[in-house]
Amino acid sequence: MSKELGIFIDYLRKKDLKLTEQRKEILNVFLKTERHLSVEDLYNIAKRKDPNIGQATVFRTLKLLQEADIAKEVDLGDGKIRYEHKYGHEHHDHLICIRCGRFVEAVDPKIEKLQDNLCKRHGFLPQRHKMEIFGICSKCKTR
Amino acid sequence: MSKELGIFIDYLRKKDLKLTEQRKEILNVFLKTERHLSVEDLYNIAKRKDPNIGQATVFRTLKLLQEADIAKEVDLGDGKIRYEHKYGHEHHDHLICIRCGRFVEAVDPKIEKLQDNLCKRHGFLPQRHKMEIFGICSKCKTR
DNA sequence: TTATAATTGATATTGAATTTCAAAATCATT
DNA sequence: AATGATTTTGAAATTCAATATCAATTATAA
Repeated sequence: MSKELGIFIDYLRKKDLKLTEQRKEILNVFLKTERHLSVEDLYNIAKRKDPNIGQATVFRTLKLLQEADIAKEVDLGDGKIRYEHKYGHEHHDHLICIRCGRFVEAVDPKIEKLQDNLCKRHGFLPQRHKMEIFGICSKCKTR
Repeated sequence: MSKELGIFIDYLRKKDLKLTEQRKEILNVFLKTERHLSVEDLYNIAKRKDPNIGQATVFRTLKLLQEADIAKEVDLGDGKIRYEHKYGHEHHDHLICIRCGRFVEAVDPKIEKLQDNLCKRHGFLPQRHKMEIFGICSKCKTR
């Protein structure tokens, strides 16, 4: 059993929710896929395993996974919300290629530190942040 | 005549587009309002001046103002696109209060520099970026 | 003034996110 | 294993902002 499944089960228990086959399958697909998937993406993969699975369930389960800190919503402003792995992954920012759409995850501790300073200067108590850099990735540059 | 109107007129000329009363009025409302307005917000204000103005025109004009570098789209992930002044405003990031919804604009040149470095390290050619910090603003903290 | 091309606004459409609801499944308790 | 209270499911409907359509109107250059 994956660590994530354990966390999910604990979360469901705590909230008096039930562990269903669909929820297990959706978590499986989510964990198996490294790409950042939208609800529809994940739905298309999951229904190959179980044709009766519904989009609504995928939608709802991804929300649950987010609440359980297993998944994280990523909104790149293209009109679709995607989900990335959160458990076992540190906070990171995104370098997003506007040519091929791929994106790299990156962190710079110095930037994080300066962001904290910036907040302090404004008397602002930060809770979470989002940094996205759009541009051309190394592969697309050389093409 | 505001500088922005001049820029808008030039832009329209260049694209063989026409300067209409509606476009002038929408630009006026946009410039007069410091708040970040959604299409609907701006529409509600503009129609007080001219009840015949349509949402579609506001929508289209804001796109034009964006193309003319007078306005800038801001997507805070709340499902509505807002517009902020771009002409005469430097690049800045946002500190967004999750209590009251207000947000402060802030820049830190050191962060900007480090972001460039980060891109270089990844062989990434940056074009634009977005940084948003969500948290509690100074006013809400003391309440 | 006229011809041409762009613009307008009401309305329709799109598409993702979210809700609804009756039927089905879970699970703690027998 | 059966029960029953409660949750879950999936198809379909709804919502809501963004965007497209189109006939009538308007701007502008000649």
